[in-house]
Amino acid sequence: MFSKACEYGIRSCIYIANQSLNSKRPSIKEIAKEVGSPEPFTAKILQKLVKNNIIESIKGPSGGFFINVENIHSIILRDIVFAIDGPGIYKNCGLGMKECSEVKPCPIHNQFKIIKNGLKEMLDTTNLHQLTLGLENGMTFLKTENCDL
Amino acid sequence: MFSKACEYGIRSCIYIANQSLNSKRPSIKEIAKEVGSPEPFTAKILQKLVKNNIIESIKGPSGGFFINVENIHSIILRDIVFAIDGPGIYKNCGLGMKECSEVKPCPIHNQFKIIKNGLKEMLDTTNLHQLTLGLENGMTFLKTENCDL
DNA sequence: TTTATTAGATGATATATATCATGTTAAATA
DNA sequence: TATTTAACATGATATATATCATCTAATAAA
Repeated sequence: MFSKACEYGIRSCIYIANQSLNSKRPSIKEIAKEVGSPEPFTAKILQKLVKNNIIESIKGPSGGFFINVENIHSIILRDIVFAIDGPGIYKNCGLGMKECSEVKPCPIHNQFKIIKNGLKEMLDTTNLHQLTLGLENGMTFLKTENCDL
Repeated sequence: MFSKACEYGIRSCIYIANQSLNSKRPSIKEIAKEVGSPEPFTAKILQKLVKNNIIESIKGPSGGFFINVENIHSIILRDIVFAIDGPGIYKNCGLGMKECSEVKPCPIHNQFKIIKNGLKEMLDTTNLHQLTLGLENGMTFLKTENCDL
């Protein structure tokens, strides 16, 4: 569903939000480690998020990435998905037709519309703060593989 | 969501089912034209569907592809999706974690589960015959682009 | 001012998917 | 039997995404 970049991007934002709530500014290296993503690719993704005003960055010895607390409450999943993958996920035809519409629908148009509406609902109503809660109390995780074994 | 191969595959099956109901056996060339897909790639996809017993084929001058009428009523979208893309769509984590589960859930696990259940519902309950109905009465389409302009 | 650290930028490489090309095999027909 | 048509098989190429590599710019601290 989401591109790999988008998956890493969402997980990174959740981690950064959680660290920001504890007044910390994690580095690319740290974020990549916690998320389980390749560092150079994570850097690229984070830069895109900065460009799109989802997260903020500071260069230098005490630099890193952070999100203001107000933003943690207002940034929703849709913001992140649109920044990385664009708006296609809300518009694209389930069977890959270039111009599927209500006027010229594909055979699964109406059923797929229900799926898309459910997805839209989730992306439009889930903010970063909600996503940090589970992380904070150890009920949710950003990576499960343990390469340290 | 679905791979390009899977999108073409579903559309091809709907077209073949529709033609089979009219006792016709369309060729690769015809199917690719009606679906708007590249012929060699469509051939490859169709062969995979034959291997997985979704459709049947006949070689030779009056050959082509077809689906028995009983099968048109019993083949569901899930069969086609599993044949081409595998079962991942039902299992994979929304945020790309390799081993997301109820025990170690990702931050969107429960919300995404609702989306996945909706998708599963659609794929498990939609058979090919239903999908031919709209096509037959001109209410649904398999391609919308017209390259003949 | 220099050094160290960090993000930023950009091009290169790897990998997976999509698409193309060519030859082989099977089947019907004359 | 030869010819034609169609599916089948397999390798090659193109494209998009994922990942890597290297250098530059910004910033804090000594």
